[in-house]
Amino acid sequence: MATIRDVAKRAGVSVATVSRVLNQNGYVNEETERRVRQAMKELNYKPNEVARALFKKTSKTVGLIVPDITNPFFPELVRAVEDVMNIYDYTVILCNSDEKVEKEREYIEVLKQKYVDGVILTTNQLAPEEVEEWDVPIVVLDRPLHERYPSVVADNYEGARLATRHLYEVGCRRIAHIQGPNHVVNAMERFRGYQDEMRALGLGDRQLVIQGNYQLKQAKEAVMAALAEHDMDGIFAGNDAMAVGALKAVQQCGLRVPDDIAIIGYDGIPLTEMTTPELSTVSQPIYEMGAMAARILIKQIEGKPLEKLHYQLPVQLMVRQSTSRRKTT
Amino acid sequence: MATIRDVAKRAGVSVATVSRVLNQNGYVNEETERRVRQAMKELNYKPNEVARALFKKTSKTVGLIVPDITNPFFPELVRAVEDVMNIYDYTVILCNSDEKVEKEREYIEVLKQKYVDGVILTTNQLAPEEVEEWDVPIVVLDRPLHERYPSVVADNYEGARLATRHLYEVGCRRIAHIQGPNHVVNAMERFRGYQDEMRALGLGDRQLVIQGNYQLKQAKEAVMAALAEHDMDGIFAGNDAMAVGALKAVQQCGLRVPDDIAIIGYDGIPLTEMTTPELSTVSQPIYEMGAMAARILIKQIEGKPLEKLHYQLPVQLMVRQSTSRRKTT
DNA sequence: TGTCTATGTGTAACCGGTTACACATAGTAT
DNA sequence: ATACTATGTGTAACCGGTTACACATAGACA
Repeated sequence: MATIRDVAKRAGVSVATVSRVLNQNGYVNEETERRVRQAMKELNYKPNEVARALFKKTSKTVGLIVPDITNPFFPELVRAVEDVMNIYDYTVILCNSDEKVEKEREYIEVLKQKYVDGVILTTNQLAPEEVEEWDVPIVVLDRPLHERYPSVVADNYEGARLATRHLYEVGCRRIAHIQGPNHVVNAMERFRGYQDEMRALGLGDRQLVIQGNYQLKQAKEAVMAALAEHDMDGIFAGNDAMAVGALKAVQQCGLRVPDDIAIIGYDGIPLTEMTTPELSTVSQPIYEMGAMAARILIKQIEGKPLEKLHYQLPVQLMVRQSTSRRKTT
Repeated sequence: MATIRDVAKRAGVSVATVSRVLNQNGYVNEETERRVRQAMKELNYKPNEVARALFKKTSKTVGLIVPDITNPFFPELVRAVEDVMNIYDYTVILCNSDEKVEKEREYIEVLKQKYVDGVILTTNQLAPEEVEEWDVPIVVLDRPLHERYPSVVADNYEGARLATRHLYEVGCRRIAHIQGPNHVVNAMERFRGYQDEMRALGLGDRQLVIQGNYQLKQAKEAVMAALAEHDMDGIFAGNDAMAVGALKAVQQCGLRVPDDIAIIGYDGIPLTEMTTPELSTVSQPIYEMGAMAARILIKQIEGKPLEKLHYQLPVQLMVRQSTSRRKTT
């Protein structure tokens, strides 16, 4: 690979001049610039980003820490981040934390050593104090961390109320909620939305909460068990995977969806359109969330002011077959 | 951040000595080493990977180019690569190429400028000649590129024969194949497997090929159209997404799966266990493929010899509800 | 006693860029 | 004519590591 000195020699100028041409700063004579560009082309010169990073303390690279890319919620998010970063000539280092603080810390350490310009973080685990001393710009995605850090989340509370009300409106009166893990903030917000809406609908004392962990299998079993003991005609699952679990459980018990039990999920991952019946869900603007987080991070990196620190995006009720039945109200 | 010079000063030694301690090479007195380590701890010193990369021309970073992380085949693959790389202290830059040569080329260029130590490539588009001059170690994943480059693929041909034979064995005689895109090598191999097996079964003249593009929607429509014109009792889809499309089309036409038409997919993505009925499929060892590609890349980077250049992993027939019917043979 | 080798440490060049500073020239305002 | 400014270019230090080389010391061996 040719270096800047090779180019300088060939063009008969100093490295400083080549650097000026490269970075479009300082004064360079038109004719000189022409010669330099010619030399670059002839040598197929590409500046060494590592050398540049060393001096500038910036690497045109960002870190993206997600719990697990294998979780169907994240690929679209990751894709969005990558797309936006790509436009601005940033490169994305992907990290899977499995929600473990330890791994998160390690990754942050490595990312700092590699001079990443910023980090997008999806976590529940990290205590805000820990983040205090990282001098890298951070944007928190999907799950809020602390006031101080810019965040992009969807409106979990409203979404949950929307879903619960929707079940009510298609005639459900005994509406169960499959709750996500306790340590996950968005799961708790959705749970709160369910509770408040149930009360608002005058069904406060008919609440039925099934404990889930955001996984299909566990949800399926929990719903099987719940079906044996309780009467229900609607299920609001804390995420789509659990909604599929519920769907399977209900069908396996010989009940029909939506006629006997209506089901609605949460997230709006592609999977919801692939089941039979197709799943109603509360759709989060996943791509938009990722893209926005990326744009905010870039603004931070470039030192531009943010209009807002916390962005909450609206969610959308997607009515599909799993809740489409004659209203019995 | 403390630098190596800070550490040297604090420990009362030269930077060379600190570097020796850091890299465990050269002679260092035990007592000196103790002092240096002490100083490192006190200053919370972490070596700057960028400076190191500049001198060593290696960055403990690899590039991973996939067509689209949003395609459900890839998250698990990516996860596997990341897991293995993490063990060996490498970091992964994720790139989505959308199968476009242009994007692939750009990414490779950027990756080289960032001194990545190697690249794992999933592509059909790139001509082997283009790769010729890249001096970075490359491993080709899922789709073979050229003899010269190490590759990890699953046995598409055998898998396709397996799937076709399985449909035959559960009683199907008019077996259709939904073919993947023409430019994708593995789609062609699966197609070939279907053809050969059909002939071997004495059904050579009963072949029915439906053109798909690996997408659910398009496959669904193509199958709808095909159902109107042709008689069939089994469908072997070139991938799982198209199998779901077929499933939907068949159900929408009022036919039963598997009783009227049995369906089998290909890939073994998690989705296949989420449909009703659950989809039979030919399962590729996706995680293992990713992990193996990662291990091979590391061997290459470290200059260790490879036992083999081309690895072909076996696939596994997963019989589920969508092909479970009484045999009519 | 002289030579050789193993051990231990420091100096400074190097990786490939960026940029502060010095210096030169030409044009312009006074 | 003088001073000042805008333009144009080069030298060398710097970013934070690594390592070739020089040098010093001590013990072993002839």
